Amino acid sequence: MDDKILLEKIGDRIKDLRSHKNISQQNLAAKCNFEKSNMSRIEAGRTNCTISTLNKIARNLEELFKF
Amino acid sequence: MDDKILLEKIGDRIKDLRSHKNISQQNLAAKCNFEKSNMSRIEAGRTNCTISTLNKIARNLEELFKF
DNA sequence: ATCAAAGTTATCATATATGATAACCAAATA
DNA sequence: TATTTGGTTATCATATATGATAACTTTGAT
Repeated sequence: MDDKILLEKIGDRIKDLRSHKNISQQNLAAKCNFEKSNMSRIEAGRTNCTISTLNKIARNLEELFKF
Repeated sequence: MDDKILLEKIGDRIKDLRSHKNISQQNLAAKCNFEKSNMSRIEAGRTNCTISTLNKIARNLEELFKF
């Protein structure tokens, strides 16, 4: 799969999971210790993110899904 | 999971898949269009790789597993 | 129509991934 | 023993991700 498509899919998936928990980009970003603008960039697939960035997001999403 | 551990797990997984196909780091790196030293760095978990780098590796491993 | 909250985008400085080269080590083998 | 092959490590230049700020747009509610 093309990088661009993959990054967009990842972004969409994050957006889906986040939306299902009714949390704003702002809030999720805060939990991850970065700004909402960065979260927007990631969800839009406009950055080729690193494992560590995805890991931060994954951990915080997971946390939300525990409750 | 800690970033360090995750990156090591990813590296180990790549090494496993590569070994099962009896292909050298050298060869797999070449297919990915980069040097063996970079492949070593990734398998050792010594770099926080991007999606695009992992995608390159994944695509080439997949290719090997088709045959 | 106004307001606030959510999201987007552009831009910047800084940190770091990437791609490369070269030197090195270990193991196999001729 | 000398050579080859596979892997590791240090180092470098360059590209780009990250984290931040601010301005802007969209959306939803009152």
